[in-house]
Parts: sequence; C-alpha cells; structure tokens
Amino acid sequence: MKEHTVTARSNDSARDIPEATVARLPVYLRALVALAEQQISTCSSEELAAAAGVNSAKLRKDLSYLGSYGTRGVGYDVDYLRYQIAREIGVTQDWPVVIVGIGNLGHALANFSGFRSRGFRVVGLLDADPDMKDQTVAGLQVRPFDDLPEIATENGVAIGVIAVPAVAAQDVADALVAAGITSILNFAPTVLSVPERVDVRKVDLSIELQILAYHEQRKAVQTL
Amino acid sequence: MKEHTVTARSNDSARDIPEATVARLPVYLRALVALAEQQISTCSSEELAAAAGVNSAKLRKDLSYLGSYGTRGVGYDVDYLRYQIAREIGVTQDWPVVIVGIGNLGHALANFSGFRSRGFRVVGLLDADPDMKDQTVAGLQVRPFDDLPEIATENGVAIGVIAVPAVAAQDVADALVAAGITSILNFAPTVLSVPERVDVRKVDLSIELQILAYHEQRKAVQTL
DNA sequence: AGGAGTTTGTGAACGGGAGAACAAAACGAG
DNA sequence: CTCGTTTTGTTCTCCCGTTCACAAACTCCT
Repeated sequence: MKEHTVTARSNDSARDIPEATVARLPVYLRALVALAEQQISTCSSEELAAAAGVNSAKLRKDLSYLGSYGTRGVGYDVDYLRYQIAREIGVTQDWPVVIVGIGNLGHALANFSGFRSRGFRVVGLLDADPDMKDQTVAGLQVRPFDDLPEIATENGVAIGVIAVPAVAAQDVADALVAAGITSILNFAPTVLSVPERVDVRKVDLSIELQILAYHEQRKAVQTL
Repeated sequence: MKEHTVTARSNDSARDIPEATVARLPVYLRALVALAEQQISTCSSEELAAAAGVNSAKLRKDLSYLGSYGTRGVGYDVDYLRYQIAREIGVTQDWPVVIVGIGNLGHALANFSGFRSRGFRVVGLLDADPDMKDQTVAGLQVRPFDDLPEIATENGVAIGVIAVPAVAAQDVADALVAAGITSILNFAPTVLSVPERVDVRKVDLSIELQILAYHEQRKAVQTL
C-alpha cells in the first residue's frame, strides 16, 4: 500500500461536516475499534458499513467529508482511519464532564464505563440533596450543587449532563450556563431554553417509547 | 367556539405520518399536558410551539397530518388536541413492557415514573445473573432471563427494553424477537440485527457525548 | 349584518440528505 | 509495461423535511 498522501485538509478546520454525518462518525469509530480488537488491520467500505449498520455509499460519502483516507482498490487502514475520525470528533483529547443529579439515573451514568474509554472523564458529581453529600459514587465524592462554579472553572469543564427531575432541569441548565458550560446533555423530559451558543442534546426515554408505540399500533391495525 | 366538526379522517388509519412528525408528537403531547396542568384550556399554535420548542409553522403542519383539530381565529382546545394526539400515538391504551438487564441502568429505568404516567406498564424485569433473582426492584421481582417467553406471551408484550452490556445485547435481541416482541429500545452500544418487521430505536450516551464534543471542539477552534 | 382582526391549514419554494451509478486510482498478473 | 480487477471518491438525481406566505375560516365589535 502506498504511503498515506495527505490529501486531507489537515487543520484548516473551517469545512462544515453535515450534521447527519457528524451523528454517524461515532458509530464508525466504534465499529473500527471493534475491528481493531479482532486484529483486522484493513477493511473495505462495504465491511465497515456492515459493521456500522449503514449503506456503503453513505459511509464513503461521510468519510469523504473528512478527507481522502482510503486507498482505491484496497480499502481503509483500520488504525489510521480510526485515529482520523477520533481527531475529527475531538476525542483524542479528554473532555472533563460534570453530572448533575445523582439519583438512579445519575448513578448509572457515573458508573458507565464508556465514559472513560471514549475520551470523557467525569470530574464532578453534583446533587442538591444534602444527604448525598458524603456518599461516594464510582470512586468520586458527591458534592453539593453550589460547588458547580468552582468545579467547572477548576477543571475547564465544557460539558454538563443533567439527570435531575424535570422541574429542576431548567434551573440546573441556567446554573451550568452561568458556570461557563457550553454543551449540555439533558436526560430530563423538558425543553430547555439556553443561549444560542450553548448546544443541547436530549435523551428522552418516554419519547422513544411513544415512537415505538405509534409504529406498534400501526402494525396492529394493518394486520386486522 | 363551534363544535368540533370531525373533518378528521377518524379511523381510516392508513394515512402515513412523516417520521419526523411522529418523533415530535410526543413532545407536543407533553407540552399539552403541562398546559392542562396550568388550567389553560385553549392555546394558539404559537404558544404551543413555544412550549414545545419548535417553529409554529412546523407545528401546524405536523398537526395537519392528524386532521383538522384547531379553530381558525381561536386556536386549539388543549384537552381535545391532547386526546387526539394520544390516540394517534397509541398511548390511550397501556403498553406492557419488559426490561432486560437490571444493572445500574435497568434499575433507573424500572424506577422511572414516566413509564406509568405515559401509557406504559412494566410487566417484567429480567436478568441473567441468578444472584438478582430474589431481588425486588420498583415493586417487581426480578426474574431469570429464561422466563422471557412465558412473561411475554402471558402479558402480550410487544415492547422490550435492552439494558445489558454490549456483548450480550444481540443475544437478548434474538431472544426478544423469538418471544414475539416487535419493538425494541436498545440502550446497549451495539448495532442490532433484527428481522425487517421489528422496530429498533437506540439510545446511546457516548454517541451523544461525542456529537457534543465535536461541536465543542469547533467552538474552541473558531475562537482562536 | 358587515367589516376588522386573528389564527389555522396548506400550497409552493427551498435546502439537505440518501442512494445509485460511474469515473478515477491503486494493485496484481502476465 | 499493459490489461483486468477491485474499491474508493464524487456526481447526479430523487425524496423528505422545513419554512414562507397566504387564502380560508372563525370571532368580536359596531
């Protein structure tokens, strides 16, 4: 195989990758890690697409937004592509993260192993309930919610996770924004209003279930 | 206000609602419930759109797929619209659900109050670990994974939730399908392969975080 | 009853993403 | 060195979804 000629627009990072593509890059990354673990060093777009559960044409188009990291007639070098995607996403560095709300869900999130292994590091567990203060979860002491500004500035935290009940979510979001956080992952079933510059993504169990219910209902009607 | 003339194509349910609209209907439903709790009986598309965090034109177009449930010059009757959306989604009835994998996440899911209040009822908690067998979570006894077929057929379960580690997810999915389940909500970070007729939705924490990281990185670069 | 003021429902324009299909590039065999 | 094979990168077309903008429909006031 020839050396990787860097056709890549290496660091003039102004090109815009479509949002739909950005959402799939982590999937590709995970598939590549799995292939690497199986000692597979090269793969075709067809193979990688199968592992990621997408169409191969779509995969190639997605990758083409990053640059030209494959070799025609051969395929992709697993480790090389993996690094390039990781770099593009930004998970070659470690992102400090705070989790607010250490209830059942917060517990589960704090213990989630995928954090550490994928470029994220939990630097703070916060809960408003003073009874939680002395508890240790996942090797980290739970701290009072008021410590947020301190923790955030100390660690340069940019990403916050909201795992509190719906009624408290907006207040927490406001506090996160005030503490300088610019990306929020919201597990509370509420619409958050935040300044333009802040990114919010939501994960909502009951919405997902309701979508499933809709399709389930249609299946039921159709088979009548 | 005039009586609601049913322009609605009441039960010839074959019309297809765009997927993007289906995904927003639960959000509208939640917003309507919130309005109803505030004793608000009527709202305009503008108000409802604000509560749901979307554009009002989009809201109106979405609702128009269900029928014509508003009154020009007036707005929407909150309770009436709420019922119509609930009926369309299929959450006027109760959907039995099984949860597989009672680890940290499964625990959190089992205790999630939004299940009950939104048309879903947990009828089974399953875990392969025999040590879990005697435990009671959220008022329900954890049962061995092998009981799945029995529980599923007994309760007519159509929806299953996977909250097991990634390596076990595909096996669990296969078992769910074999037990007659046709909708799966997957929390494991894996691509599941299932028969065509089975719907799968995935919730993936680390993907969401990576998407945030990407945007975060871009912000950082832009401000240099 | 009629006109002014609101607000819905929808037609039409527009933009972005998905997939097919193909040209360009690399490799290997002879 | 040339030809055939493989597989990428990209162009083109189609479809879905978003948004604008406006006519239709309803209320209220005079």
